[in-house]
Amino acid sequence: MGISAELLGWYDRHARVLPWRIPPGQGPADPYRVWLSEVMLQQTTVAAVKSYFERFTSLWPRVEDLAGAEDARVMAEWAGLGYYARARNLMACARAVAARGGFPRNRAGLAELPGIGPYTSAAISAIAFDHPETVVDGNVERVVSRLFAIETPLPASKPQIHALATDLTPNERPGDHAQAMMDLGATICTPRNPACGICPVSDPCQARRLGIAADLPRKAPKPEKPLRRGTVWIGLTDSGVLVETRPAKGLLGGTLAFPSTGWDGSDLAPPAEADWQELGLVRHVFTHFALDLTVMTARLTTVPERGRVVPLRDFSPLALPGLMRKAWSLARPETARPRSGVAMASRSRTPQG
DNA sequence: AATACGTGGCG
DNA sequence: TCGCCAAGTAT
Repeated sequence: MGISAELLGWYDRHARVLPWRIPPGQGPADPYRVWLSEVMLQQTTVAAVKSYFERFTSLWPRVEDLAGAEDARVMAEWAGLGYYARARNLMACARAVAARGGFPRNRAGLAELPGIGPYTSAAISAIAFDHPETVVDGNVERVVSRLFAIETPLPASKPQIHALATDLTPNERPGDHAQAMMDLGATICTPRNPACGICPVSDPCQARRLGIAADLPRKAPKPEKPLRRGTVWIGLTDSGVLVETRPAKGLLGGTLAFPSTGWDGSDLAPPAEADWQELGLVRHVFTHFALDLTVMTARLTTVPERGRVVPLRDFSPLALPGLMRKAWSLARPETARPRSGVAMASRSRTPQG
């Protein structure tokens, strides 16, 4: 079918310039950089990833360098990107790859590594090794849903989408084809207001013909997000601040944080006896719940029962996940500046209870 | 097969 | 203001 030729021609002319990408026809790409970028891009926008990718590859140019890095250092550099299991799997994967002397050069071998699932294994295989694997991400699901006017809502339509995407995958330049599909979804076949007028494959697109492109893909309704509440304690000494490393599993697992309660209403005592004062409220929206976090602060006069005091000189709020940065900005707004190049959103508000 | 898992930008 | 969405994976 003509889709592949049209798509690749468009990609040759319009491929986005990205830090991890080799321009079309100039491959092959470095599997380390492909892997790192693909993991960072899981459920994360290109704009958010760029500066993190530059930073990681500057600090750790090869997978062996990353494999030799300390956990806390990697977690600090990942802070703010979200989905912190990715960072933990990143380290485990880097060490496994370094130990075996390089990345597996096929999809099945890649898929055995931590943090590499169906999408990422196919993407690395296609982009770094030019294997004709079918790469299906959210962009491709949308593009295919529209090309074939699939009315079945996601996620039920996933098997059908994957089968059709497989039919579209060419044996020539499969890596460029995969990137072209994703670029098309990101720049033209967008979720809202798709630019069908300049789309290279509008001619064979069934949704376009039917006038329902913007309505696809249909999606199953999402469950409501409950509102949860919690408390965080920011304990200060003359020159230090009380922090702890969160347990490796669960929400914000393995990140640096201020001691807090759970988010399920579970009562937990403050980490130290002190004259705790309420600073305000931080609202944060996670994937599956919203959180109203009460921020407490105190001058520490007793030895804390939890956590450790780190010198303020060695403390950067940039090493904290976003939620904890918001809390910190209430305690020490003058030191809570955004990471350059990464919009750290607005200043924290204090929503009314 | 559902559910857990972050964050920021956009309309 | 608010819901949607972003190059998904693990369990």
